[in-house]
Amino acid sequence: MPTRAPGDGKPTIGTVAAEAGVSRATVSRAFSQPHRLKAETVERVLAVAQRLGYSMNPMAKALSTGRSGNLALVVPDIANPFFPPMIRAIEQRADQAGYAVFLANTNEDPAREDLLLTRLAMQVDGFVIASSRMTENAIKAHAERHPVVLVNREVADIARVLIDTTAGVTQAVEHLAGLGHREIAYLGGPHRSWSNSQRKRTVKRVGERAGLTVTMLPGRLSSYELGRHAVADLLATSATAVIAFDDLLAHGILTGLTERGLVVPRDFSVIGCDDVLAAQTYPPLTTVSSRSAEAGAAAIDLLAGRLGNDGTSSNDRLLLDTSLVVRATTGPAPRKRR
Amino acid sequence: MPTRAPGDGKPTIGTVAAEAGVSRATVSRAFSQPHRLKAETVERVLAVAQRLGYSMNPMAKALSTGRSGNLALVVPDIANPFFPPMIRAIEQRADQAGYAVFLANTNEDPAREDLLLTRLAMQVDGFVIASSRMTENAIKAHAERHPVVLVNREVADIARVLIDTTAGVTQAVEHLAGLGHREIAYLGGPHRSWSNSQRKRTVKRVGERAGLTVTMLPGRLSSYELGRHAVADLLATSATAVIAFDDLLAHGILTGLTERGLVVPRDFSVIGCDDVLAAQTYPPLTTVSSRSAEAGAAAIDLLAGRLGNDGTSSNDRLLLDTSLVVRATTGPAPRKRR
DNA sequence: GTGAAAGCGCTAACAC
DNA sequence: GTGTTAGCGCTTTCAC
Repeated sequence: MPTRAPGDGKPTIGTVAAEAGVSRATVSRAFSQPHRLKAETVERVLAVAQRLGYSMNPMAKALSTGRSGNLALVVPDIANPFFPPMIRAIEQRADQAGYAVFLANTNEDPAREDLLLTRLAMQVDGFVIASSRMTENAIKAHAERHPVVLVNREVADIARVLIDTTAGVTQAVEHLAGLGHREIAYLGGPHRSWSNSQRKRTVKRVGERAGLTVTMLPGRLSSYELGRHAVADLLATSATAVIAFDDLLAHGILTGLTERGLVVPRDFSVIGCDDVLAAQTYPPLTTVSSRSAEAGAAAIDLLAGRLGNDGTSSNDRLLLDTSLVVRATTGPAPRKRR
Repeated sequence: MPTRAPGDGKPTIGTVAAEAGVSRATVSRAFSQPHRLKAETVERVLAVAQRLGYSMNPMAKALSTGRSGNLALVVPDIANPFFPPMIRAIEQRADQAGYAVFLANTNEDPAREDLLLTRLAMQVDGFVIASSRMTENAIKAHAERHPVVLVNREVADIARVLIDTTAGVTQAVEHLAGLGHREIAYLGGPHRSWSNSQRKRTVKRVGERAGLTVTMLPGRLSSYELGRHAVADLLATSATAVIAFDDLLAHGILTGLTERGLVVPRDFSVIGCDDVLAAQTYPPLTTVSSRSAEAGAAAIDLLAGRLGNDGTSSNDRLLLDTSLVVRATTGPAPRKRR
């Protein structure tokens, strides 16, 4: 006698077969390929199954077919408000497509990300990796062995959906230039973040093109407190406006500025990114729109599509556009700061 | 030839057995019960496994043992900032205990919650259900068939961890009374929320004991916008202070008040609940502390404990205490409002 | 201490 | 159309 948990009275495919007077294969087919059976048979089997309260064991099916019907979603920090809307969209879309989703939070740690990926690999049909912090090689290694769709990470030959903030950030810089600011700063986000590189690059390029002096302030992560403390460095420059990697940092900057008696936007202009705080800051934050929920849904569509086509390695690349949302934290450059 | 996905070169227990010159049973034991094998054998098998890059197929193991090594976490709204810290703690603790976790988001819909629960049932060893919106009977029905730990929901005979806001809310009401407020309001949260019932009850009881007039404002959900719009109703009362179901609502109220030209806390006092916004509002919000991460970790401990003890139905009930965190949105009652 | 064998619940050739 | 059969990868009696 092998295994089996104690007190396990769940009906199996065999129970249904016996009760319906057919073979187990027929029961199986009644569910997976009803068109290959006499309509009457399907009906009878389904009725019996229903009556017995039968439901299929996904693990047995997975073992047999090699497909689990599960996906894994990997994010660096679920507590960052950028991710929850994306996670919700992903979970919902996956659910519609018949997949259940494992959630893996890496705490911004590439090693942990790698570990979780390999640990989940055998249990899922594919991965959505959002804002991966791993090296390109590590990502490639995984993508070779399993279907992967990246979000906000650019790696050649791997399917990805990218929230392209180039347009939004360009507008942000030009908005500032238009307001008369001559020197601006960019407060960076997570080091390994593709989004951060893109934004940084754009600020620099567009800023210089507009004849602005632009200072790059390094930032290791995204957090309110980090933004608040970065104000010291910020005021050490002679910038009169700042663009932050994201809204969390921008929000912190707002607070830090206020704490030092500066009034936004009279004395200083601030722009965020991702629009996750809506108008919930004070004053309401000027920011670059994001489309994280859409990005999540799109990622699932890509992944599900690939899994449907039997995993033929696709090189899909989907760009989601952004734009500047002007609220109340940007204004004309002050004559003289402070 | 049965199933199997194409191009599947993964080593199995059989591959390792052959290579190591032992039986498959021995390989299995080398992993699960090494003490029953000669140390040398274990060593050899493990070495071979390592060399071949073997890793166990969790699905096959699950099918055989009846335990999947997976848990499901069910939350009503992942985008509500109350949950992410809890989710992170749960995922991390589960990971430590050797479990992977499915995430299910119910969108505050009891029917969807029920559906997701049954759909995931066969794939997991147990559930953590946070802030369930289902009826007590529905919860009981699930708990009868699978190990369940509830968070912030009180159902007799089902293991649960409760963030007990009684103390914190009591302090909140007394704080307001001490500041001279004679009439206060409570803005409610989700209908089926246990937390909401508890807070509402406490405000009422303590308020009346302190001789205050307390008005109950109904609220269907938790959201910034809802709080903002609730200000109309709020000002229709003659209250000079409000306690909101949670910080999100309180934050919205702050904005709504400001929009009408009222100054907090000079003209009106506001208290939130859960402390999820830290000092990120303006002015910094007085609120009741929460301990959602702790609650999550505790839930996993309870669940893992039960699963270890072979699922003996426990009736654990863990209470987490709270207290008032006074910041800057509460002040002396105004002589006359406005 | 280790192997042989049966079985977990399901699917997919292959027959008829 | 439907049944037979042989596994998917692993665990666990039961012998030796």
